[in-house]
Amino acid sequence: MARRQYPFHLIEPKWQQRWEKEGTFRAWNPGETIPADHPFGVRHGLSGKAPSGSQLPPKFYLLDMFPYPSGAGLHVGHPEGYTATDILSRYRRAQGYNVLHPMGWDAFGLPAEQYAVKTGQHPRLTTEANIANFTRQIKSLGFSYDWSREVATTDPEYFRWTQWIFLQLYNAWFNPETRRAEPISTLVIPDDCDTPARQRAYRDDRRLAYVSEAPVNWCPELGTVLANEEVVDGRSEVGGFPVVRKSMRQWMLRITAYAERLLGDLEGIDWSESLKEMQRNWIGRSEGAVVDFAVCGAGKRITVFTTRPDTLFGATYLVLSPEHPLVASITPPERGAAVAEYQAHAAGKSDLERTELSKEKTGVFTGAMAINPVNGESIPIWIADYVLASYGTGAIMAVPAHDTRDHEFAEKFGLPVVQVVEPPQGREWRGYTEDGLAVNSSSSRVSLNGCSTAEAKIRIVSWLESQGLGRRTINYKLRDWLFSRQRYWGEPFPIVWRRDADGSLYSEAVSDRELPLVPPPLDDYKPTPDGRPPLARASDWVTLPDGALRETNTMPQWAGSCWYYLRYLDAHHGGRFVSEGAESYWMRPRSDAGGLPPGSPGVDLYVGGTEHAVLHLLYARFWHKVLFDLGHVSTPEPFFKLVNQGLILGTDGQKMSKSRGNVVNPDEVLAEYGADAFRLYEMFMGPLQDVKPWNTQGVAGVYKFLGRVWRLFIDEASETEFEQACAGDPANSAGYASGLRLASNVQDVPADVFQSKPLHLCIRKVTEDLEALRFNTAISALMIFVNEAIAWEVKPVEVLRNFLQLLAPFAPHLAEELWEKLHQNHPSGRVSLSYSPWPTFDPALLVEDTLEIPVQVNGKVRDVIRVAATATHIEMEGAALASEKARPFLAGKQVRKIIVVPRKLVNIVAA
RNA sequence: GCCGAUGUGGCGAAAUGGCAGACGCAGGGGACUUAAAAUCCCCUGACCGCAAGGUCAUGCGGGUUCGAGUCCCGCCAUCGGCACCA
Repeated sequence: MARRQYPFHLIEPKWQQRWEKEGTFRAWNPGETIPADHPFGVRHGLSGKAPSGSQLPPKFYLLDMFPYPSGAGLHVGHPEGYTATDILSRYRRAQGYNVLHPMGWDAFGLPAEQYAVKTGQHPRLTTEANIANFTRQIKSLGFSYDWSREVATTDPEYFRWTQWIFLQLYNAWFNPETRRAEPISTLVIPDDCDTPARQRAYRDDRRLAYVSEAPVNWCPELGTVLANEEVVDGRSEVGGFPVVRKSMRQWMLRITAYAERLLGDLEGIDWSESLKEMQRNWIGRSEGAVVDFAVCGAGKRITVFTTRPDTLFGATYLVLSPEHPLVASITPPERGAAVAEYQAHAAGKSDLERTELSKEKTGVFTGAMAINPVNGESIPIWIADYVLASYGTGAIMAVPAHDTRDHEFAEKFGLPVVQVVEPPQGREWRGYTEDGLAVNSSSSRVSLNGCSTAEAKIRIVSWLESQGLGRRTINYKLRDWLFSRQRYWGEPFPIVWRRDADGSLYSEAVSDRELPLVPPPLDDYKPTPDGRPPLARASDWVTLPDGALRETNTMPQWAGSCWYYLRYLDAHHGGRFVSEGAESYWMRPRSDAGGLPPGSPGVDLYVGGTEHAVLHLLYARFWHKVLFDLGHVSTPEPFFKLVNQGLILGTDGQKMSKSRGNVVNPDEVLAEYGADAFRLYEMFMGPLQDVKPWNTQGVAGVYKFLGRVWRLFIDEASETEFEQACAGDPANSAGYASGLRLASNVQDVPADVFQSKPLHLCIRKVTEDLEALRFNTAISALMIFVNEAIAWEVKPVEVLRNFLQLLAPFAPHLAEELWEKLHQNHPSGRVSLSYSPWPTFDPALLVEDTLEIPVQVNGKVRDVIRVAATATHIEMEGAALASEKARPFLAGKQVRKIIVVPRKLVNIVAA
């Protein structure tokens, strides 16, 4: 280990303990009494008071994606985002905001459960141990979290409200008229639902949380179903186990009702365009039409969805998905065996096989024919697994001339291909899928010939509508959210099942008063042998005295993370998930921000990894909108600004992983360089959003910078004495530290212009860069200042004070320590650095009298001249033409033009 | 295949259309030291040249402009997402 640049091993624990003891980073809710000596109260004149929301300074809410506390502990990727938000939190506090900066644990999850299955140890114990380790690691980095607001999704006092929100969904429906969720009591039940059972069924069919018997992704290895989003290439996202289709009764959340709002509201929030695009693609809105085809002789109709109704004349066959409900009834007996065989074949394929075998199309003819409504022609009806049951109507009209998939299928099975779109000159019509002019699209009923694609779409849809054969419609790729899991370590559903007089099963919400509903203790955490979830093992718990049975599924891990940012606002409220006062103060922007910009609606800045670009962020937005509709929160969107930090790669430029052996453990970096150097390096590596490789020598570089900062302040002789004393008696190091003195050239004298100018340049650069999240260049500005200041004969206290304020967000421990030393001789007493006002720069100091101006000849720099900042156009031109160095390049040429950019450059164009 | 991002020294990177490479790492030289470490100072894109200086250079090829890393068009590569969604 190299020689220590400065005693960070003493400084860092000292300040972490002091911050914790003094509650320095407690954020105050409206109505809370602020203790007399708290620095926030001192700064804002609120000591000992209990200010209302409007008496408090404006809020700023900086949120990190809370981690899953895994057994492996923190890796260097976690603190990247945490450091960024911490720097901004400290900066905003200095500016005068009331900053909310909390941390917690996304603590339900499979690893603890799998460990329980193996060892019998309750997942809670595993989870608690992991949380303790994560807490230790995160605290060692000196983040200014308000730990009094810590939450864990596994805490019954937390998940009682997760269960409560589920009941809000269960007890609500989506009113298509108002386009918002409303209490289920507002649902008008039609008269023909004339029995209680029918009325119940009508309501249950419209709840935002409902039960559905549907094909799901079953993972035998994990013993649970998975959401579509959790299945990657036919395997489970967690563990990579095969997933098969299986029809099961499952809880679903009606997120599709919100598709349009989830899409439209992306407009108003400050997320990166690429992230918004990922959400848009996931929602997958597409405009088109549904068209009815009559089945020959059967009196039945098949409805297809198409985005190209203009190509209806080219529809030469229909394809149903193998699972389509009409398949059995339209298939004539002689084709029954072949069709059934194909259906079985398709059903037997796992998702993995479906994906892998997708290169070659398969299908069979059902033997049935349909009528193309535009020209009365009979066309065959096929089934094929390239048509998905779960999208659109599960049936398509095939237009092989103008759809790649249909074309492939028609080629293979020798089906007719009819051109109906004329491409631009020189393009082949076969397989042409873009817009063109309609051709061969005319019958006694309707004609589209000569129309552009856009026009033809409009015309055919209005014809279909007039004939009652179809209508314009919009489809989404987004599916309803499969919300139940067959696991132990998750939130139990607050639902019981009863039978009515007819013996049919129905669900009923558990009363709010019974929450939290805590999972029962088990001896064995495996699913039951017959495949029921682990909770089914607890028969005493499952069966209620009145014979009702508890739901034994649990909620997915996403549930807890859908609303944790709301619980932070009021983490210990016993009567509500968040009090109205706290919600309103922290989520609403302020009009009367007292000179500060007002902040933004919802979370002001949310930082986390791209891996949550669709799942967590879409689910959380959905829940938030439901809570908004039901009047529980005051903003339609939860996260106003969102930034994805880039991945940190190993030193080999590869993704860090245990198997590659390139994982960097923060504990080791901290032991050698300290938390401040670690934080600084995480930010100095490059732009926050970029992917970048770790380089241990880079840490050494910023560490050296902190050493220079230390030597800028501290007397060398006292440093040498301190080191010698420590070497002789390491146990008393902390005691010797009081002997460290400020350097004698740190003096309370006015700064000269050569000192105040670099300082103010630094203030401007750091301030602007922090606003724009450019941490790397802000740090470089600090380095430039220190490189200059270290050479000064005399160092004015006022300049150093300002510098420490700029440094504090990045390297808070060192800054606090030096700040304390700087103030120990000042009778005004110690002022808390954490709440000292952010310095402002004086533009007057930054005005230059003369400027260096490059002189170009034909765009190449030939000289640099010095001109007065106020130089006129003519003066600059003259000075440039007078340049000795530029002259040779003008020899024998005629000056055609002179470009003068004031304060920037002169370019002489000559030929 | 589709969508998105990125491409600049040996490395991490910086640059409102106006001196490309700030800041840092690594490397080289020097000071201090008995010596080393630490620290401090200087050099460090490539090529040509003794030097002064010059030429080339921001993935590749074009274009716009007095001037392009930056804007436009067409490619290539890497990374991320989606992928039979009709």
